[in-house]
Amino acid sequence: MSVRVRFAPSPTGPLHIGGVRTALYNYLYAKKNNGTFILRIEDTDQERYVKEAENYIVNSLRWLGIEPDEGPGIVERHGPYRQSERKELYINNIKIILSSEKAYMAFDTPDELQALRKEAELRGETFTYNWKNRQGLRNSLSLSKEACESLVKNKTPYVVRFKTHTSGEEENITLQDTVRGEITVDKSLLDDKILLKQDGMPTYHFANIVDDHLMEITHVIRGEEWLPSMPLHVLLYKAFGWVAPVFAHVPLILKPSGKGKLSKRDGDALGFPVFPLNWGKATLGFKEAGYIPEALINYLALLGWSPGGEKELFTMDELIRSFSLNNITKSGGRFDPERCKWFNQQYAHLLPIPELVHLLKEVLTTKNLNENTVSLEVVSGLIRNRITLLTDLWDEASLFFEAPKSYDEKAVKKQWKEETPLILSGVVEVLQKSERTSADALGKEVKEWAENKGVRIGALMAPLRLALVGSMRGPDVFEICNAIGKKESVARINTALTKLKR
RNA sequence: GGCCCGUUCGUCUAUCGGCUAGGACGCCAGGUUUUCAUCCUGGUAAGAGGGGUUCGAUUCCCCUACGGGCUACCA
Repeated sequence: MSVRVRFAPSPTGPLHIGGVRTALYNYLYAKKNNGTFILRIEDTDQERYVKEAENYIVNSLRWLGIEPDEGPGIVERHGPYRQSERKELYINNIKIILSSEKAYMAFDTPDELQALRKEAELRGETFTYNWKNRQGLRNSLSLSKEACESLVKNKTPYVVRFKTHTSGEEENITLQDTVRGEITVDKSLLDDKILLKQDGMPTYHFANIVDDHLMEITHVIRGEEWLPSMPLHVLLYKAFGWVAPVFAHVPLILKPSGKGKLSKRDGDALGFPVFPLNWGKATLGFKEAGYIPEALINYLALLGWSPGGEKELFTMDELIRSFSLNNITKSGGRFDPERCKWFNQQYAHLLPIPELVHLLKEVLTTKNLNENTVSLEVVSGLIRNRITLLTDLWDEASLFFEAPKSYDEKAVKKQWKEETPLILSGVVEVLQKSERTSADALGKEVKEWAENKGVRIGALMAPLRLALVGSMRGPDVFEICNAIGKKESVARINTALTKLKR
C-alpha cells in the first residue's frame, strides 16, 4: 500500500512555524516513500474561521517548497478537501455509528453542562460526561425511545456523543506511537466526546478520522498536542471497523526562553518572525525578514529530528533521502533565533551570483538608482559573504552606489591626521594616472607609490577607506575603487578632503 | 486538581550496556583580512536527583523533582 500523509491545518490565522514543521515532516515522509502528500483544510469551526487563512497557508507552503500533491484546487482525487464541503459524508457516518449504538444523541444544553462543571469544581472534582453518569443525563440512552423521537421532531438541538467506555469493558487500551512507543491509557477515565455539534458540523475528532479513512491516509504525523486524543481516535476507528493509520506525534516547538510553546508574542518581543509570510501589516514573516526558504527548512528539519552524523547543511533532496520517523526527537525543542540565522547565513553565502544580481536590481529600483556603471556581478561577488539576512543586502551594497553622506566621527578622530590630506591628494594623482583595471594591480600601484614617497601604508589605508566609505568597514578598499571606477573614487576622495579639513 | 508525554553542554542534538560523552549554534581566545564581516584554529560547557538491575549504567526498571501537552458543542 502506498504511503499517503496529510497536513490538516485549520484556517484560523497565519500558519505557525510549528505547523510548518509538521507539514515538512509529512512532506519528507511522503517523498521519501514515493507517497502522496495531501493538504486538507479543517474548517469545521465557523466561529474561528478566517477567510484569508487558507490562501496564506497555500502561499506559505509554496514559498517553502512544500507543495501538496492533493488538496483544494490541486488534485482532487479524494475531494473535496475542505471539511466544510464534506458535511454529507460526516452525516452518513454519524448515522452509521448511531445505528450501531456506539454513539448516542445528547440533549443537554451547553448551559446545563456548564452548571454541572461548576458544581463539580466546587466539590474539587472534574465533571466528565461518561459511563458513570450518562444514564442520569438527557440523552438517547437515558430517555425512552418515544421521548427522544419527540424531542427530535420538535427540533430540539442535540449533539452526538461517542460511547467511549461501558462498565464491564476492559479499561486499559494500549496505543502504538512511532515516536514514543507503547502508551497505555485507562479509557474509563475518558469522556464521551462530542462527534457532531449542535450546528450539524462534526467536531475535529470525528471529521478527522472520517476523512483520514476516506482519503486512505496511512500515516498520521501531527503535533504532540494531539497525543491525548489518540485513544479516542483509535477507539473511533475500531467502532467503525476501520484500520487505523500509523501515528507519529512530533514534539512541540518551545519559546527561546521561559515557559511554554512558541507564540507570536515571543517573536514580537524578541524581534524575530514566527510565521512564514507577512500577515497583515503588523505581523512580520520570515520571507519579508530576509530569510531564505531552504535555510528555514533546514533549520526546522533539524529542530526535532536528526539523521545522526555531523552534517548540518541539507538540501530538501538530502532531507528526503535521510528522513525517517524513527529518529524524530521525543522532547520539545526551543526555537533558537541565532541558530536559525546562522543557517540563513550559510545559505546566503551559497547564493548564485545571478540571483544576487537580481535581488540587487530590485533594491536599486526601489531606490531609484538604476542608472549607474557599477557592475552588479562584481558587487554581488564582493558582498555575498557579508550577508546574513537578505535584508542586509542593501546595507552591504549601498556604498557602491552612494557616496558617503557622513563620516564616522570616532574613526575620523583616530585616522584623519595632519598629513592625511597630502597623502590622499597623492593617491588621487596615482588613481588618475593609473591604467590598472584590477583591484590587485591598483593596490600594488598605490602601495608602491607610498613606499617611494616614504608614506606609511597604515597612514594611507584607513583615511582612504574613510573617504570612500565613510566608515571603517566594507570590502577591500581597492576592490571598492575598482568597482565604483576611477572617476567616482577620485570624486569621493576630493569630497572627503573638503569636508574633513582640520 | 486529573490524565498523558518528556528530561545529555546556555540552546539544537549524537550515543541505541563499555565514555577520555561527539558535532552544531552561542560565547571566549588566537590567526587570515593593514578595516569590518566572512573564513580557519583552539577553548568553554552536559546525561535532573535518589534508589534498584548489572562485572559495568547516560543508556534498562522504580520513585521524586522539574518541564511540556491535554482536560470545550476549538482545532
